[in-house]
Amino acid sequence: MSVRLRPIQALRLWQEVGLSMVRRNAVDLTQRQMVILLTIYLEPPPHTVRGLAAKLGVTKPVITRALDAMGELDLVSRRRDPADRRNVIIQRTVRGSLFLDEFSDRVVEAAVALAP
Amino acid sequence: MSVRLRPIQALRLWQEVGLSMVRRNAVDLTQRQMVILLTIYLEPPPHTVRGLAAKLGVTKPVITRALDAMGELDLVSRRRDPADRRNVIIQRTVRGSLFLDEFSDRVVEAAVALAP
DNA sequence: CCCGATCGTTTCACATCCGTATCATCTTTC
DNA sequence: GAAAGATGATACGGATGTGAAACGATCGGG
Repeated sequence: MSVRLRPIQALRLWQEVGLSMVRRNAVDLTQRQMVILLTIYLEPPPHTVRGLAAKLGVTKPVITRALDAMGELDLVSRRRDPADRRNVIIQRTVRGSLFLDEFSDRVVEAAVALAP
Repeated sequence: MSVRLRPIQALRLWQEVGLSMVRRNAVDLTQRQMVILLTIYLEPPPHTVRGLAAKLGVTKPVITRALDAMGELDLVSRRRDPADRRNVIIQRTVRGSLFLDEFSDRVVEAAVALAP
């Protein structure tokens, strides 16, 4: 079953969710950071810097800095790949999972409220 | 009829749309700018700087600068209120409408692709 | 071995955004 | 009319993101 969503509803959904994120000043991620975080949590591991850079079509420093920022917030963690120590494996954290759970709940709520 | 969307689908939707916006380097707005733009286009006019600032829970300079940036891109326009010349009325533009039309289409596409 | 290739990080100069405080302009009140 | 209030814009200092280029660490083929 596909998700039926009309253009005007899509805009309202984005506005509502964006509004709730702007108002809660808690964790404000860049759009790029958000996409990186979602990719890490939605797609099968392992995740590497170059892999994410290729997927998003950005340079590697963008990924490194985004991981720095989100690591500081404990939303992701990094460790060296023991097999090939050049690689860095990006891993999920409890806090990151919780953050995305809450975020998705907010989206679902906003979606339900679109046409009560 | 409400829009049925499960948490995991919400996350995938956000990832897909965000990904397409990161890849297309065309117009990249801040989350706040996007919310401001959506509010201008979705809610009934007139829109003022202080009204938007209050709605978003941010300071007025944030709105002024966002309008500067989006005005430069011709996504919104400003004019003085002739009735009370202290006010600035924020207006829609053709380009802004087109931009949001395309954006909403992308969201709808991504939503349909969630569960084919 | 060792030298080139790969990977993630760092450096640099630049741009943008933020909040606070202040400003110029306009309106309202007395 | 003059003073007080309201409105949007601007100046400033600090924080953060960006792209390009260079760097150090590690791997692997000859």
